[in-house]
Amino acid sequence: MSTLDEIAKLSGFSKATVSRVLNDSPHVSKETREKILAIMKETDYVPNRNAISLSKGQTQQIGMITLDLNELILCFMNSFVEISGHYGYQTIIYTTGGDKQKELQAFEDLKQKRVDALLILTAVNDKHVITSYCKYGPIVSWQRMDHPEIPSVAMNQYDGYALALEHLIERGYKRIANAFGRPSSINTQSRRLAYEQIMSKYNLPVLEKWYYTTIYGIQDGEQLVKTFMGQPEPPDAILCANDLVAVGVLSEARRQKLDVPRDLAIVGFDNSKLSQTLGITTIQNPIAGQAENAFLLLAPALLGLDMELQPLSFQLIERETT
Amino acid sequence: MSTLDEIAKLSGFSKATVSRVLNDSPHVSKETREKILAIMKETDYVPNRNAISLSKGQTQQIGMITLDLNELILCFMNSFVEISGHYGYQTIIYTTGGDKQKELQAFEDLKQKRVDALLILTAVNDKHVITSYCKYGPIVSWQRMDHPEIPSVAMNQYDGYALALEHLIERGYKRIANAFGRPSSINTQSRRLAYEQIMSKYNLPVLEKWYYTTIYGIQDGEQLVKTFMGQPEPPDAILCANDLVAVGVLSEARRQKLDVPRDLAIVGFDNSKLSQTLGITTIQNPIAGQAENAFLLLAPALLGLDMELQPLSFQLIERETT
DNA sequence: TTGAAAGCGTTACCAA
DNA sequence: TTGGTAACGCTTTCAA
Repeated sequence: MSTLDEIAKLSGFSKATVSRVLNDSPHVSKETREKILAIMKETDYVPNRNAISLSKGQTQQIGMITLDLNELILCFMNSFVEISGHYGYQTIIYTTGGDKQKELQAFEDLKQKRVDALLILTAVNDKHVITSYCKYGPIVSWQRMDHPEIPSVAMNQYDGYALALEHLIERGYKRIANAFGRPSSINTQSRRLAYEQIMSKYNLPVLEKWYYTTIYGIQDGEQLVKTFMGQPEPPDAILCANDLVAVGVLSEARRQKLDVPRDLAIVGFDNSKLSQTLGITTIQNPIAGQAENAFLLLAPALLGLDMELQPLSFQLIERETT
Repeated sequence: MSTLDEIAKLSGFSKATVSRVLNDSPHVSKETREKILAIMKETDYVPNRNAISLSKGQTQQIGMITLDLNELILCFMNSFVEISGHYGYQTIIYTTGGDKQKELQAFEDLKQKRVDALLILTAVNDKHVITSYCKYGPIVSWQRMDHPEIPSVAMNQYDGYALALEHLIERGYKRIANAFGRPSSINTQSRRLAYEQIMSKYNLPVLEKWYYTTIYGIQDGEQLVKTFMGQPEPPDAILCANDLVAVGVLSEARRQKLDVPRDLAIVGFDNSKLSQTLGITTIQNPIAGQAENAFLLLAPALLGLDMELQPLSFQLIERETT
C-alpha cells in the first residue's frame, strides 16, 4: 500500500502538492498534476480515509438510530441511504432494540466524531439526554421531538386521516371505527382530532366505543374483528393505524364470512407493498420523501448549503376494501 | 473537547500512561489510574475514534453490500448488525441497485481502510474483479462465490426442497409443479436435482411441463396460476421459489375459486412473516443463523479467534396450504 | 505554482 | 510502572 508520502518522493514534489492534486486544487500546473496522477495509477495508490477523517475532523458518515428494522423503516432507510450517498455520505445503522444504553452509543459516536450527524427514527432516551448531544453535531429526527435543535420530518397525520375519513363518508359508511396505536402518541391524537372534527362536520355520531387503541399489528387486527363480531351494532368501516392492522382485519373478516367492502370497509395506512398486494385501500404516506427531507435538513450543517425541502402530502389510494 | 494530550498535562502524567489507562493496560498503578480517570470524567473527555482508527489501522466497521433491501435481507441484516455489534463492530450499508460502479465503491472502501471487512449479500461485479480485493481484507458472502478466499454461508437448497417435496408426496399429491427463479442459478439447479431424485424415488413422473422458471414475485405467482388454469391436466401442488410467489399463487387460486389445499397445495420458501400471516406452508430458512455464521467466518481475521460455525438446517413449517 | 512544517489525536516501541 | 517519541497518513497554513 503506497502512501501520499511515497507518491511525493517518487514524483519529486512535496506532499502538499500531491495533496492538492488529490483535492483538485486549481493551484497545480497541468504537467505536475498529470505526472503525479500517473504515478498514483502506477503504484495503485488510494488515500487512507482514516487519515483524511482525522485531518479534516469529519468522517462523511451519518448514524441512523432505530429501534428495529421493519418494512416501513426499510423504505425510509433505502431512500436516506440513496440521497446521502449521492452527497458523499454513508449510513451506519444503530438498532437499539429499545435499549437506552445501546442507543446512547450512537450519541457517543457523534461526540467521538465517528459520525458527522445523526438521524433518529425512533429514540427511547429522555429528551434532555438526547438534546445534550446537539452541541456535537446536527441531529434530525423522523419521530417528532419538539425541540428547536432537533427538527423533525414527521408529517401531520391529521391530513391523511381526514382523507381516509372523507372517503368512507362519501361512500356512505356511517359507523366508522378507529383502530389506533399507542393512545398517548401525537399521531394518535392528531388522528383522533381529525376523526372528531370530520365526523361532526357531517353530523355523524362520535362514539367512545369506536375508539380501539393499542392496535399495532396483524394479530391485533384479527383480534379486533373478533371483538366486535358479537356486538349488536358493529362498525361498518374501520380506519386502521397501519397496513398491517388492515391485513389482520381483512383476513379475519374473510374468515368470518363478512363481505368486504359491503359489510365492512377497511382502510389501511402507509401504502406498503402488502396493502398493494392484498388490494387494501390505504393512505399513501410519502416516506421516501420524508427521508430525503431528513437529509436536506442536515445539509446546511454538513455541506454548508441551504436546500429547500420538498413539499409532501398524503394521498388516498383506492382499492378493493372500500 | 478535551484530548488525550490535555488529560496528560492536567494529570501530570505522560500521554503514554493516559493511553494505557484508556486501553486497560495492567501496567498502571491503581492510584495513577484513578487520578487520570477522575480527570477524564471532570473534563468530559472522549477519545477520538478517527485518531484511534488511524493509529490502529482499523475502523471496527464492516461493509455490507446488497443490491437492495427487502424483507429477507432485513432479517439477515438485523441478525448481522446484532452479532457484529456484540463484538464491537458496526455495519455500513452499501445498496448498489445493481450498479457495478457503485458496488465497486464498497470494495474501494475496504482498500482505503474505511471498513475492516466486507459482507456480500449480492454482488454484480465480475468474480475476478471482486477477488482482486481479497488482499485488502477479509470478505465473506451470503451468495455462493465459489472462490476459496471468499467463503459463503449459503445453504444447499437441495435439502430444503427435498423436505417440501417429501411432505407433498406423503400428503398424496402427484402432479407437483415447480416455480423456479433464475434458471441458471445454483439454487435452482440444486432444487431441480432434488426434484428429479425424489420424484424418481417414488416412481412419480418428472415432466418438463412442470418446470416453470423466472418466477420471482407475487405477480409472477398470480400469472402462473392463470397459465395452467385452462390446461387439461393442471398440477395439484406447487413448490414455490419463495414465499412471495406462494402468496401470489394463493391469492390467484382463491380468486379462481380453487380449494386450497384440496385442489391445489402450495408450499413457499423462507418462512417469512408474510407466509406466517397468510398461513402458507413453507420451508424455514435459517437466515439469522446464516448471518451469525457470516460474522463468525470473519472472526478469525478480525478478532484473531477461531469460532465454530453453528450447524444450520432447513425445516418444514406446516400450515393451511398443504 | 510549489514547499516546509505544524497539526489532527491516538498508539506502540524502546528506555528508564 | 512510567515517559519520550516516533509513527499513522493526510490537510492546511505560511512562505517563498
